[in-house]
Amino acid sequence: MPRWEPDAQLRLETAALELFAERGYDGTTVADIAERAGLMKRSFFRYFPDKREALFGGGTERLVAHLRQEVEEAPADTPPWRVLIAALTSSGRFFPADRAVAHRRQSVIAANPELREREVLKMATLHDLLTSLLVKRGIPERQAVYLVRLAQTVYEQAFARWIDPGTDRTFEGCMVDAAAELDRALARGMVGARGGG
Amino acid sequence: MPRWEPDAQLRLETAALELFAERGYDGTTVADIAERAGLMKRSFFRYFPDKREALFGGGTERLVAHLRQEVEEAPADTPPWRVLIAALTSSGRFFPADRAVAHRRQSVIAANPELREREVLKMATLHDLLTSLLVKRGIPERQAVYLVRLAQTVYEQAFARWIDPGTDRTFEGCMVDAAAELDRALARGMVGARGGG
DNA sequence: CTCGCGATGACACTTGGTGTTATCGTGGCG
DNA sequence: CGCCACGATAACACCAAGTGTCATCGCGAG
Repeated sequence: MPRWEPDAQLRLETAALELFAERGYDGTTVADIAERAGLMKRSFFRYFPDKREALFGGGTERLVAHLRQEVEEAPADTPPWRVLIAALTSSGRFFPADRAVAHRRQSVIAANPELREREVLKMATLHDLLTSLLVKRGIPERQAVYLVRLAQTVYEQAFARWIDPGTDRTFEGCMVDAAAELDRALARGMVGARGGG
Repeated sequence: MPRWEPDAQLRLETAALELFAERGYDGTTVADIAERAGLMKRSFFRYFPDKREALFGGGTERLVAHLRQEVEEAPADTPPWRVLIAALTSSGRFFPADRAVAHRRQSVIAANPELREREVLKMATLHDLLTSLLVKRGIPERQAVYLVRLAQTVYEQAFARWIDPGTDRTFEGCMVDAAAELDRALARGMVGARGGG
């Protein structure tokens, strides 16, 4: 339908990732990204609200929708921790098929505070969403906050290991590992008033 | 020594908080803040690296220094969880003497995504700091990550309750409460493979 | 063939943020 | 008392992010 080249958004995303990796985030202007994608600077902002968002794409919206659906459709008698881990594990389907791409993306994010800022904001937004969904399921908010934070940390740990070029595990496997490690740490009594080690 | 009015940084901070509360963050320009503080726009950036930072001031640096010192100077045989909770509890001394000021500040932050973005980035930075400090104490990183995340959540919960105008507890008391609630939730087996509730 | 519509180009503008230079005032020194 | 060095500020120019607006292009519908 577009009388110009199609897939403008995808072209902008790949151009942004390439340029950020080549010249760094600060060394890349929006005009540069648009030019490599064959567009004008003004058109960039028709696809993304700001420069950072070119690296995160529309993936966040789909992830949010997926998590909401998973948590809402889980049987009412399923314990909240299981619901969270299951929802986060199945969200691995939204990751890029190529692990290397995800790894490059994380490298770029790690190299720039502005991008990291955006990433942690998205994690915080996810936290708020999951907490409110648990509250809707009848979990007291003060418990929900701790559950979500721990589940999110398991998720982050699993993602970090899945990204690692040295390993070759599936994301599901990484989730299982990370959750098991948390189990062992808690069973050892690392946390709590007794504060054991 | 300054031939102009002294305390320029403090004047900028109060002007920023006032204006953000009055007109909102987006409705306030750096020139507005500088003008209310009796300075030029250019001088604002001699005290703060960007517009957001006017709301966070230099408090972060002192908090970081305090946490580092507390964790490093804790006896080697103190369990890590106790070290974290003690360090975070004692950091309440850096909060504004007036709870109302802290409450107003949080309201402004909550009202604007850009400010929330900065706040969560600062929390993430603190997370990295505490994790590396625990690792230096010999805690395996994979355990340290979970410990720090939980301690930080306790800290956030305590802060939220201390801010609440309806209550009149000390921050130390709020920390004790929040930590006790986490204890109870974990004791109930809310987290883990059995996923009890 | 023409008209409407969605997407783009082109342009002007505001604001955040930076580099640079001139200026002011304070304190030190002869 | 007058001169000088120094730190902090004003003033100005400038770049890049982001927004509003309008003209334009090309496709599909009628």
